[in-house]
Amino acid sequence: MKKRITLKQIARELDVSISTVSKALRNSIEISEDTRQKVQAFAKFYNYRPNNIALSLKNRKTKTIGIIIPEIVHHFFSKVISGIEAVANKRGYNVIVGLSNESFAKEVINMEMLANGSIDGFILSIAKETLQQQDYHHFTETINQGMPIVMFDRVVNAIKCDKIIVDDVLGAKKAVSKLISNDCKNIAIITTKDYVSVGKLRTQGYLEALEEHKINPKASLILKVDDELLSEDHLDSLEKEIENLFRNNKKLDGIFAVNELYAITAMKVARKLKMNIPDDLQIIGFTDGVLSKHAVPALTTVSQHGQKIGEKAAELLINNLEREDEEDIYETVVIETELIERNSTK
Amino acid sequence: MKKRITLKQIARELDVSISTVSKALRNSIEISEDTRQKVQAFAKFYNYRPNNIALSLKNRKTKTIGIIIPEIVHHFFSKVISGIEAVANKRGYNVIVGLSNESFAKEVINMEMLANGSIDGFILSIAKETLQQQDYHHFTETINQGMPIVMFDRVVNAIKCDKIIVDDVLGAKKAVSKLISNDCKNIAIITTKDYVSVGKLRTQGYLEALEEHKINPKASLILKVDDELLSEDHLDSLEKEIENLFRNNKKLDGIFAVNELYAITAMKVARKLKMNIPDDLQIIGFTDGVLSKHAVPALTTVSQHGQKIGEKAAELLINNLEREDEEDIYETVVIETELIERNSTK
DNA sequence: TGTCAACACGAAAACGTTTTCGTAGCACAT
DNA sequence: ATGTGCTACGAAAACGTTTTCGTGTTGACA
Repeated sequence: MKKRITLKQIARELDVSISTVSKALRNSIEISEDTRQKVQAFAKFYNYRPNNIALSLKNRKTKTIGIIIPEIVHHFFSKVISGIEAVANKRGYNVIVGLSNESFAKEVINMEMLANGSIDGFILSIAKETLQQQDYHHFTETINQGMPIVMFDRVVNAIKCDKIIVDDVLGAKKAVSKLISNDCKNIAIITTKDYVSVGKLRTQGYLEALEEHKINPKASLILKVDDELLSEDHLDSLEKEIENLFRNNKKLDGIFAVNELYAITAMKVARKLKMNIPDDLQIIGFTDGVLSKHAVPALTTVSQHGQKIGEKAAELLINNLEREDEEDIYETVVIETELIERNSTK
Repeated sequence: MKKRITLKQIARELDVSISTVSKALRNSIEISEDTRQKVQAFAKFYNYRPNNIALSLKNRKTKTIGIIIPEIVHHFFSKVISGIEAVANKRGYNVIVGLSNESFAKEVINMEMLANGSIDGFILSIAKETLQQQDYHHFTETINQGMPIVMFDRVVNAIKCDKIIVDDVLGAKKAVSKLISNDCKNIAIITTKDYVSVGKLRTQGYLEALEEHKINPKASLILKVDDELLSEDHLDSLEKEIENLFRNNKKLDGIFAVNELYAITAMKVARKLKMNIPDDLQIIGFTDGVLSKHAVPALTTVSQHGQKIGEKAAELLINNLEREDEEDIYETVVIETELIERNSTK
């Protein structure tokens, strides 16, 4: 077991000073051709690599990005990470991930753990509990300490930072408009409680689409599901709530669901009630995950382009980190959604 | 924007030495009650937090675990990460992830990038290309430098390190035995080429189950899919290959697929050929992802418990890191699989 | 008064780099 | 002999900690 070699050791072996070694390795013209060759050969032989931690301490830069997301076992979030990683890697950065599990406390702890020098900046999507409590002090404090943040998907406008969002309103509007032009007369929305920003925005898009087509929204067609039901463990109660929606609206012929799970569960209920998709009922979901693609029938859905969101977030953050002038100009980038038509609509 | 405060600044403000501040904050009895109070109050007021990088340099420990996996947009791998993160966090570690994208070169680069002081140890699953080329020098070198590695799922026995594996053979055997006892007479396996260790092992389990029940394996019932077809982009050709399998074996009545995608695609083909599941054809998959749970009919599958694999891997690695004696005793832990019976079998 | 602990603190090294600045040695011109 | 200007290198500081060791001051005690 040969440990990593350091500059000091090379210097001692070659009987020169540490500075000479350092310079020789960086091809400084200060050092004679002779010495340079000698040092480089020696370093190569012993497979010398500068110690990242020492460099980080010296440069006060870690070349590492912190990612804080609510969960990782989730198609959208893993796509985003994948996008971040790709760009980060290309630009010489590593990524370190923390999971909040939708908990405020874990979000705070994770951020504090990383903010003490471990990373140069954050890319994050806010936990539901945080959104609910509206306590954003950990974000403002981090930013105040000069550590940039890029938020994606679940953002809050009050915080001054870069943001990557999806045109949730427009995406939802397009989806619902599609249902309307496909002759749906009674379109329900299955969405989240309002404190989840994206749920609220998609609901807004739903309402706007109805209004544009002079359709009066009906309260009974709007199902705001309690967020606990999103977890895989509460599928049953989610199914019951949706089944109630169906039973209370006999003429239901279109559904817009704000996420994949709601859409798939709606399909399940429809099947149970012997409704034919898309003949009796057309369904559109949000987020283009594996479930939508492989469902039967394949689900028409609003794709969010998670990969692109991640890439853009990483770009924005790194640009910010490497910008010379310390101007605080924050962008909000909107990544366009795309309606992917499959077989759950006509 | 107030930057993070350091020991030196506190020392200057309070007109004491750096060492006094450091000791006071750690409640050393060397420091008088008075000074301690003063320093701690000041530190608290300015929200002092020790700089992680400086600590890492000093202690030569980063309290960070490196994870290298082939891809992250994948139910199994994200489950594993989730398990690692949970344990790591509880024990005061962070996780930093690198993606190999199944490429040998990216695996090597990622490991080199992290091995230079950024992390204390690795948890990884080997890229397919690496398995194919059988070039493992980056693993042995890392281990030789005293940095421990824990491999999971895709492992290679030649490397001396901790390993977490699934009882692939037994899991496959249980699945195929289930099909046999469900009266299947012509059971096919859809698997990978042999260099993917887990594919090979699951194939072995399939063969063992047949043998145990005195059934002669038929070459035409064994489909070894080229790994490129696993990507979501090549669904069509994957479907064609599987369709050929069906057409060449008219009496096919059972399928064991070594992963979720193969199983789902087989279901798709069956549907296309008007075969009824599970009456005409019974299917069992491997890996318990979302697709299996939400497929119609829901897919019977061999669950690998990705979360548990991750947890165990993290435990093993951290135990190793924190062990005093430098004994190199490596464990191979087998995580039991579980056959989750759903509706694709009788 | 002198000695000795106990107390409370500071100086400095160490972790592994990079970089600034100083300078010894030499050649050359004056 | 003096001055000038290179060349090639070394010393030391700095990044932010922790820790070992040394030391000045105090009070108790003989």
